[in-house]
Amino acid sequence: MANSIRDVASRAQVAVGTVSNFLNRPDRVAEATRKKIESAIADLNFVPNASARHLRSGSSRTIGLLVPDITNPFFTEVARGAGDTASENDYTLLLCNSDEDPKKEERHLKVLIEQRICGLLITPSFEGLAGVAELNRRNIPTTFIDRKAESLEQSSVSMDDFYGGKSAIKYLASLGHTSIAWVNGPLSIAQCSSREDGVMDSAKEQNVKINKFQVNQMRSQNGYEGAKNILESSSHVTAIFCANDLVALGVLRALLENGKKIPTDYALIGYDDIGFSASASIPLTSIAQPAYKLGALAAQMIINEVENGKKFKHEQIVFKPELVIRASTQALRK
Amino acid sequence: MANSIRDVASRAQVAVGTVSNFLNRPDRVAEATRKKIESAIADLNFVPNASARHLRSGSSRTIGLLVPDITNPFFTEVARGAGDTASENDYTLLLCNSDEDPKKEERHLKVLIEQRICGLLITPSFEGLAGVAELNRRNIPTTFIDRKAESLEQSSVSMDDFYGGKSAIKYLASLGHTSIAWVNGPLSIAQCSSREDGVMDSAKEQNVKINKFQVNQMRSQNGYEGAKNILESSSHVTAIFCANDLVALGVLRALLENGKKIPTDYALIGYDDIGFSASASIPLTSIAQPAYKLGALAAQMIINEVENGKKFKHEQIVFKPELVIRASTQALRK
DNA sequence: CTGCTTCGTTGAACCGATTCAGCCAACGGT
DNA sequence: ACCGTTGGCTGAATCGGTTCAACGAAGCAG
Repeated sequence: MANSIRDVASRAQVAVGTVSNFLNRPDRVAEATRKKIESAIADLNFVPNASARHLRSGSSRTIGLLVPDITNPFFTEVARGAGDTASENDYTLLLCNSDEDPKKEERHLKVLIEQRICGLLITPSFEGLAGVAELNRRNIPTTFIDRKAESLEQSSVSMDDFYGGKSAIKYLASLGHTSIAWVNGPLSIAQCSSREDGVMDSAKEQNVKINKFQVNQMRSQNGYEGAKNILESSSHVTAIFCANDLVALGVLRALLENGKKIPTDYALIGYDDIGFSASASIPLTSIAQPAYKLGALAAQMIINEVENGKKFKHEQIVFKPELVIRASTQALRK
Repeated sequence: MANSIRDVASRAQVAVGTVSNFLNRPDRVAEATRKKIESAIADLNFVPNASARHLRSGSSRTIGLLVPDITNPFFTEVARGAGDTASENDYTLLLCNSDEDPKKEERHLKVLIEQRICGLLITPSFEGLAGVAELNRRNIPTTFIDRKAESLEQSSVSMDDFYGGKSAIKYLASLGHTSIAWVNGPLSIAQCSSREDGVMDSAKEQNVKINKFQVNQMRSQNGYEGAKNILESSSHVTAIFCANDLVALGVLRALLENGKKIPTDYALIGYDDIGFSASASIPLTSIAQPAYKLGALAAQMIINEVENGKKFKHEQIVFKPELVIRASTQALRK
């Protein structure tokens, strides 16, 4: 049933080495031989065994992608981008979801090492992950996604979160808002803390007052629950900026349930510009991040690194996010 | 750098076979030997090579999961479920996204065969996929997810779509609605056609009038565009039932933009009960499908089949979906 | 003391590819 | 006619595990 290269060779009356050449360097095989092998492969229904190939050649043509929350549309877009470019270059993408759980993350990294992945794409959710250090020790190229690498020896494709935080506040200030709620996730997440820095920096410039709120996870439910704090808070804000769209959607729902009108009672801005934001009942103004592009570019970079070895130059690419204005924001009416 | 089992063996002063036993059947190794090997592994930072293991043993402990749209939260939940149970049983899940494109689907299947996956989970989006027949010919166990297997020789974990379609209409009828719009996807998708059968069956029973509308893809944008047809349609409906939540969310947005009130002007029901439905600005009544459970169970079944071989009995499990009532529906006011 | 298990261990053969030194025409230049 | 080069092909060695027949030692019954 399971045919090997040797079966093909004997049926085509050639040596195994020739079949291997046919598979990997067809130009080195003469036309006549090529045809013989082709028909033998078709007859036997032969498909090469990736394990055997990897074992001998050393390189696995498998790229690992480790994301913290496969449920978040931002990451599914990243995965689509990475998956598509991987496929185009004949690599296999191994997608792992850690559910923001360090234990799962470590376990997945172990599996990825067992698979001898040739490169890893990761959005690290925690500082100093033991597993990532392990990858480095093993010289497995690693590229950060949505998080800038500290070391120049490592590639990353990330977003300018400081700029993103800043531009949201700047925009709200330009609409006349002077008292703004900022709903952030854990500061231990690099993105969150950078965005907050941008928020505070811009607030100073624009002379705007910021009320900080915090959620433990960046999910819709957390935003929904967190909104109560904003409503009950004594200080009156006229605009709300959330650290991602999921949280913003949760906040939106809570506000509407409490009879508030968006954007008149509150202007609302999210972050990421996931698909659901555009088609939310009140389309959400958001700071757009090109998730698909992030994934695709990261995959391309790691493939280059894998294929060019030492010659490869590490890059830290940083995109600027873009404000997308929709119905959830408008100028403040005095 | 890359240590092999032989390095471990020589450092621990034992035979390679013993190390292999330690790795796979630790109970057969004496306590003292075990300790020696453990410390040798730690010293050398040894991680076994999955390719080599699979090559010799034949079985790969890798399960393929092929979904039509990774962007749809329903499938990310399925993937989470399947991934978690795979991990728990020390299997690796290889997640592939076909983007509803038959070419990508075939390509992924080829890669999965190269990887010598031990089993496949798939939500087939097209009839008579050549690749699936190929899998069968190679005796690779295949389990359908969200789609009932025709053959008793094959397992599947699916939902009773007829029942789901029926219960939505029954519920709307009980609220007093007698003229209902039914927004369906392509009938070539098995789920869509079964749901439609249920809808029409119930309509007859309840003496309700159904207006059929159709979208080409089951995405939010399609629902948004399709809603215009409903609004412009001459016949006046008081309720709208959509073939999935994404479409329903698109419809919802279009209705609100046109100044319609939900649920007073229109009652709205979706299908799948994805997370975003609960936290939509007007929480959506929906036909809930236990996506995580579907994925988890399917993974468990295929693992059983892989491990028990011939003894395994194929099952076609069918769950009944459940109506979840939220704010988007209410009794018709005369 | 002998024979029979059981337990723990050994190491060569093997899985199915790739690699590479080596071989044999065929061809072209002198 | 001779030699060097090139293109095409060969097949044994190899990658890093698992498998399994075989073996020695210990335990136990008679």
